[in-house]
Amino acid sequence: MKRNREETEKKIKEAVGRIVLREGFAGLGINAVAKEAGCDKVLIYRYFGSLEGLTESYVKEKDYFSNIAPVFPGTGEKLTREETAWVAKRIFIGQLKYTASDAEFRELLLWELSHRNQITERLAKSREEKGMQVLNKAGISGEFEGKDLAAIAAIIQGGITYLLLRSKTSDVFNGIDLSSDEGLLRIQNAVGDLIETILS
Amino acid sequence: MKRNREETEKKIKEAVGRIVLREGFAGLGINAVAKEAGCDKVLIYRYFGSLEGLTESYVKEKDYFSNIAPVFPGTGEKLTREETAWVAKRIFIGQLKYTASDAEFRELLLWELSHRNQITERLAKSREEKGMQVLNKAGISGEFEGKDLAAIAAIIQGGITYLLLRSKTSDVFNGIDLSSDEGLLRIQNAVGDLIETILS
DNA sequence: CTTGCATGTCACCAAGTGGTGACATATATT
DNA sequence: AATATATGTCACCACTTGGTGACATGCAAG
Repeated sequence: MKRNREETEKKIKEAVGRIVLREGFAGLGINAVAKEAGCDKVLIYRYFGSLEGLTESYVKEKDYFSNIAPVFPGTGEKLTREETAWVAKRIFIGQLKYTASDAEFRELLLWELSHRNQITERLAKSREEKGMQVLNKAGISGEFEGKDLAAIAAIIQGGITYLLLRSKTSDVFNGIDLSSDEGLLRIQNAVGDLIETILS
Repeated sequence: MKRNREETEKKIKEAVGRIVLREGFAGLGINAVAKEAGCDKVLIYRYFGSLEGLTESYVKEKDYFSNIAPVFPGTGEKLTREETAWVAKRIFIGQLKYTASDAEFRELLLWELSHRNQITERLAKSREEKGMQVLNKAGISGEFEGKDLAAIAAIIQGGITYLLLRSKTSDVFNGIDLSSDEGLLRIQNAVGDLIETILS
């Protein structure tokens, strides 16, 4: 065999991606990864220390944190209601579209939902910080006409996430076909309507 | 040992409950259940056929379906907007409270979200039917002022479910402390406000 | 060329997994 | 009391798991 550490590390990380996509994070195991990568498992220990180290390396490389924060004109000034509504739509619908497009990311979210460890805690914390930052900047915080905007945003964001995760194991929810573009469009429009209605 | 099949079956099913509560459905295994129940694993095969059979028996006994459908005055007549809003609040908040109160049920939801098999599919189908029934009866279907009520309900229900599942592995979401009664109350109020705002 | 190290291969370990066959015995029926 | 069967115990199987030590060898520095 050729001897090339970099290449081998790459092969291993790609193997992780394939396994996550196929079986989720629950399918990750030393033996499984080694087999999938076509290398000896001892190399995983040597190069990544442990399975946890490998997982961390894989997650880091994907860099989901930056992906999740949508870009929008941050002038720092206080936004009007219309602007906030506009920005909020972009944020939530952007989140929906991105989550719908990236199956590996969905698996990561599912992992976060079911396992608590150093990695998932760090991820949750990081995403929480980024998310709060974005929402605050967009004016989605505090109260608006007596309504708890943060809590409402939490429900909408959670709803989006749940429905997209759910689409993997269940095709229809509440009569909505989550496996079709048409269904996702209904969700998307409903998100828009919710925001519009709340902020007016 | 005393010889009593009924009692043994009960012991086994209780063991399943304890394991689910402690490690989730992922922790279920023939050996684990036998150990927890303090009996030989061969009895599980004899009495339940397989682990799947045992799981099914356990899930059936819990009868989550009936729990999830809140009771409300079903006169069959078409409801006014005010009545629909009132009923919708009761449905969603009831779902929230029940889900928050039953950790085993939350584990079941998590299992449904991450594994697709005969049992989870049956569960999903059953709950879908019951859910649609309830929502239709409550008038949460079709359009209202151009808004897709089913899609909006899906987001709210999904949001409730997600946040409650999330509370297991993450304490705070969007600045809301999901592990405290105060946080749940914020969610609860936000659900009420959402419904009120949409249906008016 | 030779030495040294990084890279890769292999064999092995203890422990756990799902699963089965052989056996003992309590309990109820005749 | 003799018998039959349901109930429970035990030993074992092949396989997978995470993990380690011993060894071979390519490659680069001296």
